Amino acid sequence: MRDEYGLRGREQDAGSLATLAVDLGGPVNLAASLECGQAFRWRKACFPNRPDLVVAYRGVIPVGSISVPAHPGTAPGHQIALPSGTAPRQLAVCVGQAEPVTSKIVVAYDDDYALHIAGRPEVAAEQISEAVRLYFAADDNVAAIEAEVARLDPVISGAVKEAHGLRILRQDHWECLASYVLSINNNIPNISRIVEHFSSCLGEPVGFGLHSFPPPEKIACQDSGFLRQSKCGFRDRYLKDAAERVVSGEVNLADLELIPTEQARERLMRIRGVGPKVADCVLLFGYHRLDVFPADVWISRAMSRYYLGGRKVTPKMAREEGMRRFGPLAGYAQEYLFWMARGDGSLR
DNA sequence: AAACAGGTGCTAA
DNA sequence: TTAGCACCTGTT
Repeated sequence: MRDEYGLRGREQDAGSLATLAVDLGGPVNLAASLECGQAFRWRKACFPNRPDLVVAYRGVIPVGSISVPAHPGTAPGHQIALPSGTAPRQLAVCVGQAEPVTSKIVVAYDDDYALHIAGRPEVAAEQISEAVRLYFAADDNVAAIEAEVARLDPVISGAVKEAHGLRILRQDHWECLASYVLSINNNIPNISRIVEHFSSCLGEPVGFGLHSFPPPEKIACQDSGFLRQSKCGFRDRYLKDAAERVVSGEVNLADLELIPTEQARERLMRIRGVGPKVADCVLLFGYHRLDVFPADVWISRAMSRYYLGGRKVTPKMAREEGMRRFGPLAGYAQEYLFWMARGDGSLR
């Protein structure tokens, strides 16, 4: 039954599969990281020719498109070296691990598409390895973060244990922005369906039968008919507005890496459909600003229950309290709280 | 069948 | 500043 995952049949036969092991230098739990709701394009899969891997997912990651410079208040960044003239690309990968939590993950990709990005196989392997390390935030000391959050806060230490190895990803800026605009008053299956629809209709093939998420230019030029067919509902004009402002340069997504979080937040919120919650999600999941604390209704309820004595808590209050309590680890703390809130049926 | 889903923009105090 | 309300669409 592997065919349903697209790992056999035409796509796989067409290109040779390359596999590499990537060490993240600390615990990773793929299931927790990819199914906690921060990213919308990962699907459970069977890893090709590796029955020893207990879990695997396929999805699309940016390769060579993100550089991570230093911005005020964060650690010095690093940059991926690219052959000059190489455009940012996306590549489908299958990731797996031999136990639920490990520090090493196995990555498979289609050589043909990888060569299209890098030119030579060794370069491709090196770039993809770096891209995976960046996407899964190998630069986060997750063991230390978990210990510190648990120490700061016994209340959520249980969730820290349960979500052991959860990593906040570093998603593509534009895909992340578009995804969270689509998340407004929506549910995860629906969001995933729409993102998938845009990719398969307007994206380019990137291996495993998957397609890249279309760039803003491709979305900005769609007529209202297409947007209606994609079932965005009332979010269609928000998405269009986002695409247009990014294309026009009014909101320069690359530049947001360089400026302080508050300023980046203000710029993102110029876009119709980007309020505090969406902006914070983009900053956390797209720009890896770990000091932000996206507060939705679930988080607000959880904050009320666990910290504010059951009093009524608005998202604004929850956000301020979360950032105050957890400081530079607010993003991770928010994930653990969300984990608890989901598991706690009594939070309605 | 009515309510709800990881909010936001708009309007009115 | 903030409370109240409508909103596409798919599910339960």
